[in-house]
Amino acid sequence: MNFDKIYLPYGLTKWLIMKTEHKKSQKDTEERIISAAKKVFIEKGLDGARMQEIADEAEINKALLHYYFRSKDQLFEMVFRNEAQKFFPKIIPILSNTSIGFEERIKLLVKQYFVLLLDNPFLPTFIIRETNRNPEDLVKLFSFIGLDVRALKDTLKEAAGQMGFDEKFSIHLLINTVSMCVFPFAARPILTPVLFDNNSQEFNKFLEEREEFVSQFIIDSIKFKMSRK
Amino acid sequence: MNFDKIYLPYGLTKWLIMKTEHKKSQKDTEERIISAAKKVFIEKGLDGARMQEIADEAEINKALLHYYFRSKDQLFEMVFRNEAQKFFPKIIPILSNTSIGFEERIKLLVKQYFVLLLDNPFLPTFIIRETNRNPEDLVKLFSFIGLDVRALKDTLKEAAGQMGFDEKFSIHLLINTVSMCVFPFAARPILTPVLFDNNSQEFNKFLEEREEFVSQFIIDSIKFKMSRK
DNA sequence: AAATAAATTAACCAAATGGTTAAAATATGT
DNA sequence: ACATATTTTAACCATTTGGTTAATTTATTT
Repeated sequence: MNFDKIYLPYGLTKWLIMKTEHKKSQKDTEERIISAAKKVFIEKGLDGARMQEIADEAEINKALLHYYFRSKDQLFEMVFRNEAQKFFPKIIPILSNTSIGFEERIKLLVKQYFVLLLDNPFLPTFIIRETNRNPEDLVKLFSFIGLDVRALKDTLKEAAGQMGFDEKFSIHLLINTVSMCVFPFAARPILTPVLFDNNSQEFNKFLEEREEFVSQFIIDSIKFKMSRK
Repeated sequence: MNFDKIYLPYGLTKWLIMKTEHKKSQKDTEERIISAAKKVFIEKGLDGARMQEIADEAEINKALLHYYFRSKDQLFEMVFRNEAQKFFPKIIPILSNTSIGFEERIKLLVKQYFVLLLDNPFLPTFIIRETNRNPEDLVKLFSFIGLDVRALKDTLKEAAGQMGFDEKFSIHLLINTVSMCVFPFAARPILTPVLFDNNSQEFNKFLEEREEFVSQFIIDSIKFKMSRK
């Protein structure tokens, strides 16, 4: 297993390495690091992740991590901001879109979440874990990702007002919607064995068909509430 | 601040210490450790917790932790099992209680969850974080805490059958219920700044009055579904 | 009161871990 | 082709951390 080194002319060595080892051009090194860091941080969290594991995953030397991103915290910060940006969907344009009915807007909101989550099933756990680890810094994050808290509340209030809902109801309604979309992904390790015989594929199928169900459930509830008035 | 030591007779020393420092009788040392471990593990998770911090919190020497519980993993295991036991409520007796209507059973289920969660607001984050860290070992846990998966599914199916719901609907319904109860607690660090002006008290008030709202929301949805048939 | 057992601590230890450094390899500009 | 700048690596380093040990203190038994 331990061959003696054979020294080849410079050009040949380079050519051989490039062709046979698919040597990565150094530019995408940064991308490799980010993608490796993303994978490891999402799976293990900041506390559970190891710089060595990220380096291995990116197939580079550990020192390179510090060459591109000064520290573990900085590397994490970049990953976290990227993921957080994904996680806060464009609620405002949907809720304020008066050209479609309220019912349609809820369907769109739910669809938007399911498209995101089916593609990023571990995002909820990651966001919950890390926002709870460091709840203080979140305000900074919101301004970074351009989440306008004031505008969101105004939009929510107005959209609800059109339906004759008070503000409190509208907040509950939004939280209900997000809860039913997001929570099952975070609870996957519990739900799979308890309700799906530990069959991951069954659970995934369940999640895929869930979008329609959640929309309907919300709309039904609203309709009944309206009919009572 | 740094007084010279004054040597007193044994009995007096002991008496002084007992009376003035509220010296703990050694028996409750174990309880102190467990309660300290619980606090630190729930806040920081297994990966983020430090044995030294637990020792400090319990006001004892770190070696004592290993004297009572062999390792960090074993100490964690005991805390985790205790908390997990709390988290899986008695769903079966409620759902199978045919002496009350379906509506009442849902109200009871929601109430049970809110009583638990208002008293243990960080339980959801803890359970989500740790079950996702180690999803494999969960089957062992269920048998440990006496959660009978088969019985739960049967009960669920039967209760739903009485209402004319198919099994798939009943599973969605259960997950919806749990989602709306549990998720807001896990999402507290996000919801508080986004929807409650970073005012924790406002958010807590919101959670306290939410129980009623969630029950009503579910029941409304079911009623509308039934009326459609 | 002496002997024995149990609880508690201070001082250590080895492994893991984030981070650094100096040299080597590679690429780039002239 | 040569010099310069950039990228990559192997070998280290300091600190943290879970865990151990041997001695001390406290409680119990005789």
